[in-house]
Amino acid sequence: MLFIGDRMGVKFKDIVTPQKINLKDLEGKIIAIDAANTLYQFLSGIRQRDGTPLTDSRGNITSHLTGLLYRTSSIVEKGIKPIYVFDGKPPEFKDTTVKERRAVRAEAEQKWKEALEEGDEEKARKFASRSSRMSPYIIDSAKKLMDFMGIPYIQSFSEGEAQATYLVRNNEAWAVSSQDYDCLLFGSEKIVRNLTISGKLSELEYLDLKKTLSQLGLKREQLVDVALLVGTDFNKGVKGIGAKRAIKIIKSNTLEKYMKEKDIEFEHDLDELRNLFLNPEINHDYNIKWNSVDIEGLENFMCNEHDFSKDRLQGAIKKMENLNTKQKSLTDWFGK
DNA sequence: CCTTCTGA
DNA sequence: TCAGAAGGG
Repeated sequence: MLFIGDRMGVKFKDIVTPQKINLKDLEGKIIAIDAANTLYQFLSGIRQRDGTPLTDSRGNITSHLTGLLYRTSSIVEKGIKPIYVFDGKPPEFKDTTVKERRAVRAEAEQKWKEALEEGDEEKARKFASRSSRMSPYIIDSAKKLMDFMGIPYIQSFSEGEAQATYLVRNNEAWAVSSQDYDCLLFGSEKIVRNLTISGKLSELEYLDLKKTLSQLGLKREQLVDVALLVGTDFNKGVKGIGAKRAIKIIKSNTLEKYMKEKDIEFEHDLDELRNLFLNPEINHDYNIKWNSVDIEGLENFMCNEHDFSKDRLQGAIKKMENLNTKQKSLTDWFGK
């Protein structure tokens, strides 16, 4: 089973200098969205005050559907064309991290229950959010929703961010949207963070790979080595070394030499680790097409199966129609 | 998280 | 009219 909380991404916050942008700057642009990242945000964030996620009357979690429906329709209304990119299988050797984080989740679940018994809602919500987990149901229902909404999605072979990056490098998307900085390692020229509608707390950010590399004075291959020292989803990194120290090391030495000098060993072969970022497995069998909303199917899925309100759904559908008509008139004008 | 309601 | 609270499923 795949758990999305298992990816936290490389800790590059201290060394990147993102640029504040507006939603308007993304108008007309195709954005490849890291689905796992997005789903995790919704699962952990869309909860009641005691931490309980939203569910339908049969007990299925619906937090992710709520988030996906409203955010997707809103960004479409703003003229942004989303493509969701889902994770494939994590590499075998990611297993240790998976096990560790499973333990963290179990503990969070326990503390959530305790907080509920104590009547501490704030604490309950905090630990509930930390206990969020992915399941085949979450992924499948998210994909179903995208089908009904007419939004394209791609199934990756490996990391979603690697596949999303491929779309950018292949000029099929303008940028990757993810909260993680890993797409820098995969080589996405453009990265968008905090792609939300009511993003007041965390403002929309733009990160340019070329600019970032030249600011840091590194090549991408070196940035990957920096990441391996700091720690990634695939290796622990070296204790006591953060991004800034790692950059100094990589600028004055090769990673091989440094590791030999300091007698450092990674859990896995160095080149194998590097290749996860520099040569990820890409799925080439996909097609990207925005379809009109299947209103009947969407209503049945969301309202009948998952208890969403018809009125609210209509609102979301209307936002989607907005772009469809704009798109149509454009193709009508130029396309013939 | 996003939308809707609320009351100054 | 609008910021902040409440509700959503």
